[in-house]
Amino acid sequence: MTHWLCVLVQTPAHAALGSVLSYRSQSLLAPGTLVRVPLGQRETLGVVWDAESAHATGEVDPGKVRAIVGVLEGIAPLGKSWQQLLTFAAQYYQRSVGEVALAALPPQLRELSAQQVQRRLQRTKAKVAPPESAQVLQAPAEAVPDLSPEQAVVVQQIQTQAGPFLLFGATGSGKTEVYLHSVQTVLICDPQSQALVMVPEINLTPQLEARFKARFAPLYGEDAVVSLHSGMTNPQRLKSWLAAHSGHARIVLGTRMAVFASMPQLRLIIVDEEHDPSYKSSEGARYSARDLAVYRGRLDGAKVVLGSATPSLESWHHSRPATEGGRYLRLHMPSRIGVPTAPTDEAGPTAQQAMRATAATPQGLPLVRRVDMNHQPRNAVFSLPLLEAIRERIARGEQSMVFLNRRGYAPVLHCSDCGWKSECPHCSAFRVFHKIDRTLRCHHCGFTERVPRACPTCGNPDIAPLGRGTERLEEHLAELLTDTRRPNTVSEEFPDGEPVRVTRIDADTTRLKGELQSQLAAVHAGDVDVLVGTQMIAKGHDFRRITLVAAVNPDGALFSSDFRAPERLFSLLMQAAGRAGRDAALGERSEVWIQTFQPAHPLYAALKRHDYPAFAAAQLREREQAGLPPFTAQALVRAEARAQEVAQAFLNAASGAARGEMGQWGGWAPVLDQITLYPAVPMSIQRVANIERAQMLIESPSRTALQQFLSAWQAVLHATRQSPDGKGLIRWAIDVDPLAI
DNA sequence: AGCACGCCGACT
DNA sequence: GTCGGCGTGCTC
Repeated sequence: MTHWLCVLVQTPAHAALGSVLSYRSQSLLAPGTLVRVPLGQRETLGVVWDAESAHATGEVDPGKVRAIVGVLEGIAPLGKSWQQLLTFAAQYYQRSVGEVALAALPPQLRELSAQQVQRRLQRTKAKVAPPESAQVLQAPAEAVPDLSPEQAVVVQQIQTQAGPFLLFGATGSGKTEVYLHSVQTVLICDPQSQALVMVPEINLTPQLEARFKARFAPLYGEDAVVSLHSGMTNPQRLKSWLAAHSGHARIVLGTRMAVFASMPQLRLIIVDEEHDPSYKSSEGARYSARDLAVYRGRLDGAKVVLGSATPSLESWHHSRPATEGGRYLRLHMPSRIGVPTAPTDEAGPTAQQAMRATAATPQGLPLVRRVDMNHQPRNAVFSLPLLEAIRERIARGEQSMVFLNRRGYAPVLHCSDCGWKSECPHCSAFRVFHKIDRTLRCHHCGFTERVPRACPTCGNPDIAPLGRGTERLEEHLAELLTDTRRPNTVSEEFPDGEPVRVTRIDADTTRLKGELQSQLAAVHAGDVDVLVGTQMIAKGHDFRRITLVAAVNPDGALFSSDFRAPERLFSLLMQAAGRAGRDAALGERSEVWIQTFQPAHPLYAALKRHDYPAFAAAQLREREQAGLPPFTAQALVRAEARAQEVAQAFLNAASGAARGEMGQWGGWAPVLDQITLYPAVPMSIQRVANIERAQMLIESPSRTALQQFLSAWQAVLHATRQSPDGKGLIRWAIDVDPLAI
């Protein structure tokens, strides 16, 4: 007998075609079943979503409905909760379910025919079967360290309470050990259960994987821990995905995409460095993997732990006491591991003490020093005291880390005669001077040219770099340290001691795969005295011998128009501070140096005290007064066209229709009353690759009202696109809960 | 998004 | 004479 099915396929959000299509099938297939379906001239992957629904029987011309090609045998249908997660994500982030669901599946599943998938499954099954017997419970290879009293309290809280949890733990307080213990507890309780552990960046997965494998491979087999991130090859990703979907993999480690991994027995989700902006996707469906993790936890009945030393203000706000409306349980670990805790009358901290959010005297945390650049020679890049401090480290055989948030040699080239600047011809941005290959590169569209010998407009040969990036900083620092010598290394070549070794790590020096790992290894091995780099070096990596961290010029974020800039700066500096003196023995004399023209700024004052709660409280007060998130809900519509006016006209027309047309719809007045539509404005970088970009902010005190409005407004946007106001528009997209405005 | 069809410039 | 540029239009 013939059945009618609703099947999800991948169609872009703005295509006229919906993403739920009707097909015929000889057998009745369960929702979640993966199928191959014909679509126009091609064959594509589909997910059965529903059987015999209104869509399958109504409105569509029955003559057009085609039969499915086949079922992907051997792959169990995707579970109910996975379907719910994707339905929610699509609805919340204003995309079609098909787009979100198909994008959440491994790419190779989309490309491979039913037979090819079949063969792939046979092969992995053959490989997986033998080690089954080898799955003997051995003693863990890695000795499981004893938990500190703080860690023990937190682990116990996670075990006994429902969550979601916000684990607020200082860098070096041993959050990873808490994760390992919590995962272990979950895996032991139920032989089927699975855990998902997310990190913000691909760079951080290798060390995490090593740590989890060392702990769990001896217990559950080598295949029990799999990774899922975009740095993997497609076959690897398919393999990991299948392992998670089949339940064979007990632990999945990954980046934001892993939040969509099919894990039928998911019982625990950990989001490490939950404040990190990388959890928010910035293309396609702009989802927040952190927020979806919390939602998913509720769907699957899995516990959720968000961890950070500097939580996002959203999460911090959610973790206020339940009596004030908080929804997360805040767990606090203020002390560094291996640092003797302050003497207490009690044997150890009580639950109340561990959960207390007020900052205690920082135990073993580095000293933060502010250098007032107003009292330094004008245009000095390195203040004299900072340079002296770096020299001291070198003399002691310790390492220093200097970071600057800007790649390249100089952010712009400038002709002092005619005022020419190295603008990108395709973008409204300057091209960055990279001295190493003598190029001008646009960091937005990638347009690269050789540096001109003379000013392209007036011929003046004297064009000069303006400002500085990591490349120039490295060069400058090497010059300043030419006369400094490393101690105890008198060699024949250098009778007075070896020269100082300055190295740079940023996106330019780590372009090639494996390059970052080898450069980090060189730092660990002690082959580097001073490390210069971008944010990349501030994140996650354990540098044991670094005892000085310096931010050369962090002031920019204090006066940024982006209201989240201070939050990002604080977390970056705290993380950077966390790099210093991770080795407890060196912790005492570790220092963080901040060169600033605003030494009295409250942000730096809070940083000096390592006092995130005070900083967060001040920021939240400001946000509340200004009516900003998390006290209001925001969404952004972005439009692209060849001309700025076209993009803006489209947005303003859709906005006008919301006020006019939608106002006539019955019952919509109360929703519209809660919505503020701002006028369309050019985006901060107005033109990229010759495409003009505009955006419009939408605000509401109510998340629900915003959701309702956006869902209904989609139709208006589609209609506007078809109308004369949409002529010339290239594309538009909605970004719910945008990170930058 | 793919992938067709469709109508105009330089090449084996 | 064909190969191929990317401009519209459709896909259950």
